Amino acid sequence: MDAAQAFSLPDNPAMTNPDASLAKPQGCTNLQLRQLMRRVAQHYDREVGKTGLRGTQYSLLSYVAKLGPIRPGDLAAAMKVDASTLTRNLKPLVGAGWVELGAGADGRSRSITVTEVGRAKRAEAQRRWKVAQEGLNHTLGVPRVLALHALINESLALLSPMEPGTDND
Amino acid sequence: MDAAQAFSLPDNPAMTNPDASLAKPQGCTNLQLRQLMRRVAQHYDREVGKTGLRGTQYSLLSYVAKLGPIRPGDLAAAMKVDASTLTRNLKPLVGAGWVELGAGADGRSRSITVTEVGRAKRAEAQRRWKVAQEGLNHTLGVPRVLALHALINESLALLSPMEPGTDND
DNA sequence: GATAAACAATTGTATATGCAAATATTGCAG
DNA sequence: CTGCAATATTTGCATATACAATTGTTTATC
Repeated sequence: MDAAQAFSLPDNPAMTNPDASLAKPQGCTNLQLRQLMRRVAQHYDREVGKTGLRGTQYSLLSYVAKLGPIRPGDLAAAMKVDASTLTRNLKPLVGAGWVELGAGADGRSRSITVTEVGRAKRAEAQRRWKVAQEGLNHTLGVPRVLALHALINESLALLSPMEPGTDND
Repeated sequence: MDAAQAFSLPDNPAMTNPDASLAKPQGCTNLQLRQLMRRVAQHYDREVGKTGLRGTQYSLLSYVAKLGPIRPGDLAAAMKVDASTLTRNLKPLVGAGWVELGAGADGRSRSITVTEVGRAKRAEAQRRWKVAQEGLNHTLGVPRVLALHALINESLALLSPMEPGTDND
């Protein structure tokens, strides 16, 4: 079976059309992904933002709560962000007293931990997050969200290494 | 790899698996979307970046080339970005001489147009973009990219209005 | 044990992003 | 015609993001 068929959502021309296997993707995946990301981010921010946390900050705080104490490099890898991005994204959380940066076993590293206040804040934000997620599930429909998650995770797995070593110059 | 297996996706859960229809999305759509967006952006930037354009700038330049002359507000709407974001994203392109901001018919508006140099640059970047897109198609597989595009566009359509008026307080 | 290589985090620089507020213009009501 | 509402863009502010270069630390080599 054509793999595309596996994603048959209610009304998706690309799926039911027998020529689908010959079709080539139209448009720019980068652009489309960005557009959706912005819309979705706004949706989450409207709800989670009521707690004083951005959607991205909620994600970060959750990761620290779940994985901490953890080293910056490992956390960055887990979240799939650049280490330098992590350094900066932590600042607002540290400033708010939700997260602490301590000394790591290895002198050149650090240890990131969530504070008690941070845990409480995270719990509060989690309730808002649930509302946002349910809202999205409702707006898009659960099957569509499930399909989206599956596709994203498969794509991430395939892009994981994404070795920059393929120099076409 | 078996395609059907690769897409661990319940396309129509109710049909095949009675329990699947009860499944709820795991994880945060916002986070997952962001992670994929970052990886994909890097992929495009590695190729398109060789021309001195970021992936986002290529998208913007293409929109101006296709839709211009156009008013900032209309372009922002077409690209689904905030008007203030557009204002700022235009600056580097204007600075590079690829885009020009002129006076609009209405005194309070403007007119955005691509320059000749801008068109040439866009053509150059388009060749790089194609390489990046083909690379992604290859890495993820065309069916997966098609499915992703379809899902994104459906989701965008459903989120379009995304009225902030739904205040749950 | 000194030095260079390897490793880990951060800083410099530049763009991307959106909300709220400010600014500039136009159109309308009186 | 004056002033206010509506419209369109830009600015102020804060975060998000990554690459390249820097700083600080550890380990390996001689």
